[in-house]
Amino acid sequence: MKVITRFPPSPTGKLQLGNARTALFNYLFAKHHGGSFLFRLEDTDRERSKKEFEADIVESLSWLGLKHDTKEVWRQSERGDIYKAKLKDLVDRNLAYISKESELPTEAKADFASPKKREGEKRDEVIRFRNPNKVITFADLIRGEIKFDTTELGDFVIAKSMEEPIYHLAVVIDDAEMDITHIIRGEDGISNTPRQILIQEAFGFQRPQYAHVPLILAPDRTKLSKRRGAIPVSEYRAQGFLPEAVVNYLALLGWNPGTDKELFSLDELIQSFDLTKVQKGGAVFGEEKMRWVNKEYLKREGAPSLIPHIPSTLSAGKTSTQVSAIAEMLFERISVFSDIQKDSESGELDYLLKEPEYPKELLQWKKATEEPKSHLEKTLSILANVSPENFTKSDIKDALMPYAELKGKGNVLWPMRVALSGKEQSPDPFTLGACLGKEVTLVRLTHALAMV
RNA sequence: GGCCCUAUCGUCUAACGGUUAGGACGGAGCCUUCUCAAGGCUUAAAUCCGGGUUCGAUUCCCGGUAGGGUCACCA
Repeated sequence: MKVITRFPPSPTGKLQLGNARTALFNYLFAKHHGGSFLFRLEDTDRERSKKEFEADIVESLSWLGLKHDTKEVWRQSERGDIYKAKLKDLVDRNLAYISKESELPTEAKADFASPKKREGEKRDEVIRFRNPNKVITFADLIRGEIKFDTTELGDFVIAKSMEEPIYHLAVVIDDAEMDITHIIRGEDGISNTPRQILIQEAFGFQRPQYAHVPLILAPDRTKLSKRRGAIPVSEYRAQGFLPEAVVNYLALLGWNPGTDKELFSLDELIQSFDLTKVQKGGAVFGEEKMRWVNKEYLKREGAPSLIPHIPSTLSAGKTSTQVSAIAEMLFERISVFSDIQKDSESGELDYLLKEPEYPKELLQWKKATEEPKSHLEKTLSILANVSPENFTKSDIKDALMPYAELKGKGNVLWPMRVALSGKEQSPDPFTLGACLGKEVTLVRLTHALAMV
């Protein structure tokens, strides 16, 4: 039997990490089994569904590389006739009925601990499912057997009117018509499962396999939600995270193949993905580790990949050789592209923009055996002979190293580094020289010399 | 509160009932080094509690406890 999974977001918000991971698991499972991964928009709530959210979801999904196999967009809002016919069928067979709400004794049953009811306006008439009141048992691929007594559900509502089905009805009909074989969704869907199974049985649909994946948690171990730290995928994209890294991190959050391997391409994930190795408990989302994963992927991209992300304030007036040097310098210091912006705004990189100010004592290396003056002079004269076109890290190093080794590296290199950066801690002087260019380097050395 | 789910280092996790309970992130330390970063090495850190079953439980069962999810005419 061909495996068919689906990702059915409701376009009432941007694509969040949790949903992205659910989509990923559906994708990986389907592809692992050579099946299809379908996409469906659950936009029956016209009030809250927005085109912009729809666009965000579609774009985020494709950015992550999760291509679906749906030929045309499957939109619940366009399937009203189908739901209506199905609903009528249920009513005709007396499996559902039109309920006059005004005649109903007010249900005094909804007063649980936190009575935060959020209901819209009540209608006089709704369609209710005639609950056979039985115990539903289903096999969850991750959790094993789960049992529910559906009696407590009562005759639950399945449509606001013959034209307006609600979630449970639409989902069951669509999943059946799309021939979905495996429903992989968040753990918060567990409690929806029994009533959906009841509806399936009323229609005589085949029951799909269920797999409820654990939730992604905020650091306080509650469900990650818009209100509590849920960050849309598009935000990570904007921050410059690489899609491979996000996918890799998300895949390993709640799942792992049982090996020590940490870095997986999408293809490798497809290869090794196994639903039965998905964790049962929720997983706290840790941005630190995702940053680490991203850094690993950044390394593969190489230093030049940073160039487009260097803000113009830093690159203004610099030659391409200098910009490359800056990219290389930043390369080993950042985990995510947006770190460049951060460092730049924090003043960390100010030495690239303007002549630094520093106390002259800083020019004196702590372990120095000699005064910096003569070394600055010699450094200046050596560098004056290096051609400005070849003022790269290695050229500078080649020119200066023999002298530095002769006099003690710290004696020579420390004063130069401070002259160029004005800081106690900075990249090495060769890198600094390459970033600043010959002219600026010589000017700063001259100024330092004037101080001592 | 009812129902449901879950429980290994701070975090993500590994361990067909037998391991010195392993790895990764983060932390600490050391090395490298003119400083920082990067890199290399080392290290601290966990089986929620109580009963069973068993020669032997992280692992199986039961009970607590704790956490989470869900209880809409939203999806």
